Amino acid sequence: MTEKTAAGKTTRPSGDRNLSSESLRRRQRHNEKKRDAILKAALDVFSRYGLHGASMDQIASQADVSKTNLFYYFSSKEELYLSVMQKLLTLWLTPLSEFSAAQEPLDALKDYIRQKLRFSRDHQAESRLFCMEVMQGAPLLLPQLETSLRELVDAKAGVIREWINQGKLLEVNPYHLLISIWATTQHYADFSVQVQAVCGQTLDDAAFFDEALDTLYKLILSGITPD
Amino acid sequence: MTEKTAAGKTTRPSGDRNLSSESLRRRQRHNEKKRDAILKAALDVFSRYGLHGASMDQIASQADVSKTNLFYYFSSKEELYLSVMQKLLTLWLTPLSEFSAAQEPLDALKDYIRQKLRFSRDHQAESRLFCMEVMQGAPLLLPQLETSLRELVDAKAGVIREWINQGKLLEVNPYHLLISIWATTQHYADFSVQVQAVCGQTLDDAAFFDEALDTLYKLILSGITPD
DNA sequence: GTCTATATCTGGATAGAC
DNA sequence: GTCTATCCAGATATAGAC
Repeated sequence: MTEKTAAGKTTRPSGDRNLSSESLRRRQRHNEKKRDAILKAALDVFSRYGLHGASMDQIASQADVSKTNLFYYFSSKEELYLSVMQKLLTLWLTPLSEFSAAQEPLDALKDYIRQKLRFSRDHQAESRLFCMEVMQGAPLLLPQLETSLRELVDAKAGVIREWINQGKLLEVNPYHLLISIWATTQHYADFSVQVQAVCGQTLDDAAFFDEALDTLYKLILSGITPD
Repeated sequence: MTEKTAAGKTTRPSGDRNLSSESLRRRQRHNEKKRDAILKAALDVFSRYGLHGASMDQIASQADVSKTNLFYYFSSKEELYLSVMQKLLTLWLTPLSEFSAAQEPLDALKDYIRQKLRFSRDHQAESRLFCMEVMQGAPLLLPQLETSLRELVDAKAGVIREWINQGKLLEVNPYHLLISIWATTQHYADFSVQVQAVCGQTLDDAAFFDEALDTLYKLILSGITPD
């Protein structure tokens, strides 16, 4: 028996009556810790095998809980997948929100590129899962891509357009510029196996990370920096 | 009853004795046509749902054959997937093979970028399938990525390095340059749903294709063109 | 909350008639 | 070559004891 809170988060009654608030809190902490462990394992497994390829068995064993117990915390595979994706989108949108017209354009773009490349290094699983979701037509995220993301991008494209009008950047299509930044930075996470096969290294090597970042600065910024 | 030829391609006897070569040929043509229809459907379904997510049922119905019949042509799901991937890799490697030290560096790079972007427009399913395979650790393709692809890339990186030494290109890491070209061009295929959500257009719009191409020329080439 | 046992369904694959 | 019927493994999900 489960209920949905206003926020849509699933909670369970767990016999709250007749318990000291002390042991109640302990119980909730334990509950939260397990949920997090499961979400972490789910992210990892989903990102490697996709929604269909992943099995609840696999996720359970990686989270170190029994399969039955897993179903106690998340009543279906879809609910689990949805929870994972929800956290993911928030994380994915954050860096873009931060860049603003107040900054110097070259600084803002450099910051953004560096942040996205760090994200690729530190959140490979998230990046791959996002890629899979989008490649499959974004059945879950499409509504949010068409609203939240689109609005955000329109706003940031406006900022870039303004910089161009002020002569602080050379003429360039803001949308394709942003797409190029996403593409190049995310590629190091999504295609890390190929990068590793070809270069023998990944972003985890600090030197390789710096090479990649320098190259991106050079390619992306030279074309739009006024003399 | 099936046998493997030297090339590893599965063939079937199909009662060759007592048939005129005329009707034998007709039979082979029919056979080939069906195989192709299946491969086409398989590419499409695999590219959208991945190896595990795709079902033989789905592929069969999309290829307009019964499931049993599908198993007559490809004796297992893996064999079918393998056949699809084999065709894919060849196709994927072709454009890179073509660029050579004989060309002018900027022409060579422009050609390559244009070809890759066209590939993204004309072969979305192939691009996505390749992406999925690599994201899942390239279980099938890894050996070839580590040999064929790596050798090819080393050779082309050598060409670029030479151009730099001759002063025809500014200093740049050839590997990261190639990776950036792959990333940006492939992104328009793999993330076309997101691109569509944000920009309302895809590479199928000729104007949008040209915008994308111009932006890529500007970004990638400005950083490495000598004054 | 956690476990054992089990219901139920999907999907890959095969047997055998035609 | 194509079909009907069927087998079987693996996966989601539930029941009920503790």
